[in-house]
Amino acid sequence: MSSRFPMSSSNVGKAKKNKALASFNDKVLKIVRRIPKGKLLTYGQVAAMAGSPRAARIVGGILFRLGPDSRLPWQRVVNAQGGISTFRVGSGERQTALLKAEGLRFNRAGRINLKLYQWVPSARLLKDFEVKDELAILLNFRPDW
DNA sequence: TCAGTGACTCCCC
DNA sequence: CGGGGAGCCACTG
Repeated sequence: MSSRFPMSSSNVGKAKKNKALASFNDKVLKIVRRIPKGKLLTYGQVAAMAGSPRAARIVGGILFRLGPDSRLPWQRVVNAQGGISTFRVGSGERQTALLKAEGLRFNRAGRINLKLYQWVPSARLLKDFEVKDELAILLNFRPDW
């Protein structure tokens, strides 16, 4: 059976025989990989799903180290205001273009309407990541369960 | 091992 | 609505 979280990078080498605890890093990658085209998640939401509600900055750091050519849909993670946080590291234009190509629209302030494009993970996925109902509601995740 | 670091957030003004 | 400032905390070297 093993873990629900397929290994990836950093945790591979130190995975224990049965426990197979996924690191925060691996959970983040696993979550980001699941965000559908045309949908978004904020750094904070990803952090919360991965088990640390206040580790939004860490999520940014993890995605940063993936590099702009990563296969993961890193562009689908934005800040809590629906804005792009990657301009400072030189990927802002790239991220903006990728998102527009997926059909997302930006307002005058350069922000995306999260109410409209935020991804709502399925109840099944939230269960896999052990996201408590209370937290799910707090994150605006409202699967029709 | 441990102090820095920062693709974040929230709060205040 | 925008900018400044102070927490936050997993990861890195």
